[in-house]
Amino acid sequence: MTERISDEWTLNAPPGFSFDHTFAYLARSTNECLFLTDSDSVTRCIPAAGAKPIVNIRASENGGLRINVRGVAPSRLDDARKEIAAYVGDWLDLRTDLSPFLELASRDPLLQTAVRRFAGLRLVGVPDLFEAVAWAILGQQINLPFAYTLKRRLVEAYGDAVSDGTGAVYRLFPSAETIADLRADDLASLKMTMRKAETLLDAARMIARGDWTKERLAACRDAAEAERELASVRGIGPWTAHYVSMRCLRFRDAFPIGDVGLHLAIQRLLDMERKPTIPEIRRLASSWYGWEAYAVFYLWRTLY
DNA sequence: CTCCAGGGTTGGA
DNA sequence: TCCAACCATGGA
Repeated sequence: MTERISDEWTLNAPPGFSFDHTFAYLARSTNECLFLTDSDSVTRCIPAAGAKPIVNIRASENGGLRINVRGVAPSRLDDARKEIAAYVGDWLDLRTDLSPFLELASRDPLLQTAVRRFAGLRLVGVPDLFEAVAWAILGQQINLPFAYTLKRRLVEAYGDAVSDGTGAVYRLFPSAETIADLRADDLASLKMTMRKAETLLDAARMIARGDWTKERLAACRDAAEAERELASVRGIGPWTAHYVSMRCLRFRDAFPIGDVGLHLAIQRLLDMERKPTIPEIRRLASSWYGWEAYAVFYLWRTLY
């Protein structure tokens, strides 16, 4: 039995980073199954250094993040720290310089309220490609609570469980390889539509075969190019592709313009009788150029 | 029963 | 390229 210890260190956060607002986004659903939020911290399993450590993240006094890791062999602590820091940096988008966005948002009638109200919020990502693709597919055309329920069923049925030794269990999103070996009926029995099941299966197979990798997709010129690649699977359209570009590939110009949540947010902020049309949204978004993903994320936040 | 939800595909202008 | 019709299903 290898000795396991608890390790703790501070991860720097960018200027203006708000743990509270970013944390509030993480805590938005009580049905989240991949991480646990308590009053002031978030905990999840983050595979690193060949192990499956449990990582707790809370605010540190200096504005950074206090990272506590359990379940790594002492000899591999350095590797684990590096990998976990990279994961958290990607997850909470700690490396993007937001000043251009904040500058344009401060002059934008739709965004200025949101960036003031949620100052320091980062675009929380979904670092794992398959998880991001699957979450986007699950979320198509259904309400968010039900999407969380479907995700939970999928994770509980096919994802690995990791115990922290005190009774708490943390789960990992199932791998593309695991899902790729299923039949559409297996997924449909979780109460998603057969079409959703087939799309999820096809996407899992693309990733399991190595036809899609995060590296290669992220190397696309922009979200439009990634969209052409992702939309080659039946059931993945513009919304899903841009959602993946936004949450995982980190294209700042990702723009799920057909999103009903975005439409509702705009309708409310402008106090409109009806939802805005696509051309109207294009006009409103003309000044967001290059920062559409952040604009959408902040507008989504105004809904809750 | 009706309507909506963090859409997608198809077929036709 | 753009649009309408159709699809499909849990939950309010």
